[in-house]
Amino acid sequence: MSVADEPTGVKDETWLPTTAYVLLGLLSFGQRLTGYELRQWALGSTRFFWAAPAMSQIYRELDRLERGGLVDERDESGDAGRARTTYGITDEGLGELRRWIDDAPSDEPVIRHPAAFRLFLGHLADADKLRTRLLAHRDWLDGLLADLDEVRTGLVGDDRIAYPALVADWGLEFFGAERSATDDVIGRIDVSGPIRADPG
Amino acid sequence: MSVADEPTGVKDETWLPTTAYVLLGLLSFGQRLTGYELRQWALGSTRFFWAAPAMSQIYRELDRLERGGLVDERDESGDAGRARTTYGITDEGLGELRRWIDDAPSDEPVIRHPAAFRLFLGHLADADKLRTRLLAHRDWLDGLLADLDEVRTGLVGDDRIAYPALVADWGLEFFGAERSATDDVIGRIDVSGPIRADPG
DNA sequence: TGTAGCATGTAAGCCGTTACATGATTGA
DNA sequence: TCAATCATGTAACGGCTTACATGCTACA
Repeated sequence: MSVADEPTGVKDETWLPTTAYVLLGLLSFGQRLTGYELRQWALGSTRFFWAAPAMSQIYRELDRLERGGLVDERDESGDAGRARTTYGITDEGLGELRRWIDDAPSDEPVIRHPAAFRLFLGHLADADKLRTRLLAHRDWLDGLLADLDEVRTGLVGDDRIAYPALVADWGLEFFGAERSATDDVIGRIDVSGPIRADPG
Repeated sequence: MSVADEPTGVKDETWLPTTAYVLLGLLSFGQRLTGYELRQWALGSTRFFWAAPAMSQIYRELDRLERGGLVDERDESGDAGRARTTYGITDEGLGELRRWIDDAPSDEPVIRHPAAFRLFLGHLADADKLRTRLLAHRDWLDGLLADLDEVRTGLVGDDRIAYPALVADWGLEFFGAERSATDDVIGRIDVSGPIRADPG
C-alpha cells in the first residue's frame, strides 16, 4: 500500500481503543483486579475524565488484552466458591501502556453535555421544566464534587499517586467552575424570567 | 409486547439519538441548511457542548429525519450546477424537538479527556513528552476560547439568541477554568520536576 | 493549473449500549 | 429469608468512525 518501504524509525502505529489503556492504567498501580472491581475503580477515579464503559465492554476488552498478552488472567475462585477471575498487567502490557502515553496521537477531549444543549434551546423549553433540570444538574455537580473531594483527600502520601492528585485538583477546578457557571445561569434565568423569542 | 394496554397518560417514550436533536436544534433557528452547512454550524456553535459527528453520520441522520417527516428536503442544485440539498425543520420536527427538551430523561454529561488521562499516568510518562503535550493542550484551549469568545461577541441582539449567549458564557467560564487548571499543572510539574514512584 | 473548499454519499467495522441470563455471598 | 451486591458473561443492536469515491467551484 505504501509508496515505498517504510523508512526505519517508523514503528507500528496501531493503537487499541483508549478504554483498553484505561484498564491497563488502572492495573498499572500494581493490584490484581476482577472485571467487576476494575469497573468500581474506574467509577471511583477515572470516570472524572473518562466515562466508564459498561461491564460487558470491560469483559470484552479484558478478553482482547489477555489474548494479546497485555494482561494475565488468574482463576481465584475458592473451591465451590463464587467465580472470580483476576487480571494483572504484564510486562508487555506495561510497555504498551508506556508506548501509548508517550507516542499515541493526542486526541481532543470529547464532550457530550445534554444539560448545556437544552439550555442552548431554552427559547423552545417550558420554563419551569428547564429550571428544574438546571437545579438537578447543579445537585449532580455537587455530588460529583463531593466524591472528587473525597478522592483527593485520600490521595496524599507517596509519589506513586502524585499525578492522580494533580488530576484531582484539575477536576476540582474544572467541575467547580461548571458548578458556579450553572449557578450563574440559574440566577440569570430567575431574575429575567423566561426569555422568549416571540413575545406572548 | 406489553403486559397490558398502556394506561392513558403514558405517551410514546422513545427518543431519537441526541445528535438528531442537535440537527433539529440547529434548524430550529429558521434557516434551511445543507448537510455540509449543518456540520459547519455544529462546528461553530454546538461543538462546545456536543462533539460534532462525522459528515457521513449527519447525512444518515438527515435521511432518517426526512423519512420521519421531521425535516423536509429541497433540491436546490442550480441547473448543471453543483448538487445541493437543503433541509428545513417541519412543524412535526419542532414538536418532537420541544417534546425532547421538556420530557426526555436527563442524561449525564459524558467526558472523554485523553490529556487528563495521560496526566493521571504521569509516573509512567517521559517527562519532556508529557510537558509538551500539556503545552499543546493549553494552546488548544486558547484557540477554543478565542473561537468561543468570537461566537459570544456575535451573540448580542434579539431574544432568539439570548440562550445561546448564556451557553457561551457558561462555556467561557468552564473552558477558562480548564485553561487555568492546565496552567497550574504545568507550573507544578515545572517546579517539582518529574515525579517518580521509583527513585532512580 | 492546481489546490482547497463545497457537497454528497457508500461500505465496513468497531465501540459501546441495553437487555437478558445465571448464580454465589453478605447482611438486614 | 429476602434483597442488595458481587461476579461473569452472551446476544442483539445502534451510533459513529474511517476510508473510499465522486465531482463541482473559487481562487491563487
